[in-house]
Amino acid sequence: MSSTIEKKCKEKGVKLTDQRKIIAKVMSDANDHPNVDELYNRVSKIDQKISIATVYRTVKLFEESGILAKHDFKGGKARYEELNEGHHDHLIDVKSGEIIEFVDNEIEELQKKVAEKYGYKLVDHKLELYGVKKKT
Amino acid sequence: MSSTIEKKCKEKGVKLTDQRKIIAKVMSDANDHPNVDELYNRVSKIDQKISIATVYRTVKLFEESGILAKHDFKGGKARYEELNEGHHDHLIDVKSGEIIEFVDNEIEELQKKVAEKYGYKLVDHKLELYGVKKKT
DNA sequence: GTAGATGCAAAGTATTTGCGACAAG
DNA sequence: CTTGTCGCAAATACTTTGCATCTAC
Repeated sequence: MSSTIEKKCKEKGVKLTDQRKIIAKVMSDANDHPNVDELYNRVSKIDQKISIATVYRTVKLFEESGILAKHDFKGGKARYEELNEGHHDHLIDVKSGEIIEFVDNEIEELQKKVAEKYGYKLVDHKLELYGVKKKT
Repeated sequence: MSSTIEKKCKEKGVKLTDQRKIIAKVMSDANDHPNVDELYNRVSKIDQKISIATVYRTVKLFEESGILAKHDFKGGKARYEELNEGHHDHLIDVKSGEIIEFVDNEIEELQKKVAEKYGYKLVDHKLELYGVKKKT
């Protein structure tokens, strides 16, 4: 059974090797935002021989192909997630590191307006909220 | 004449060495968002002997003291700017790398609301817009 | 005088790359 | 077949750190 990422590779003409299929599957199955180390760990459980260099090369390739999104949240390591039509931003729990995905169309609209105001066309954006859980 | 950052150091009880005074002045005078390399270059023109390690240590200290803000824009290297009362976000020209600062209170408010909605108190945020200049 | 700062070079991280062997289309 | 990919280890880029020396307060 081929993963959703695998399908996207075919659409985009990205050559599918065994290694890429495994990385594609692991990322398609992931519900979180793994960094390269974590991804390498998961991938290694399926195939011991895959090297970390290949993981780096593959996430970069997938990112350039618009299949994965790369995030540089605070903390150094880049994190990746599958890119779907439904765009979303992130709310990060500064205590636990938990990441919540959210969408707010009002904010999206305002961002476009701000860009317009300065004579720009918005091509990308990054919005991260950092918060602490409220006592209930 | 002491720089605005120098004043803040005194307020916050940060010890002022010659090196720190120079770094403070360069950052106070900067109208852009230099990365450590650029900062080191500017600082070196004033005092050849300052080491890059000191620059790294100082920006980190200033950041922890709430004097400088650190940004991880796309492109790898961390960039710094003086932190003033007036908070602002950034609109980045993806072609030229030019950075425009902006404030939009409506967006700020909505961010708080989003965090609330998920049971969080907003403690920090990051908003970066990436755009291309429109033809006029 | 003393705790903390500096310079230097060495050590860490995270990521990229050269190269010969190998595999997908 | 041929072009691109892989694994490995070495290289790179950015940042941090141990240690002996020095300096602000």
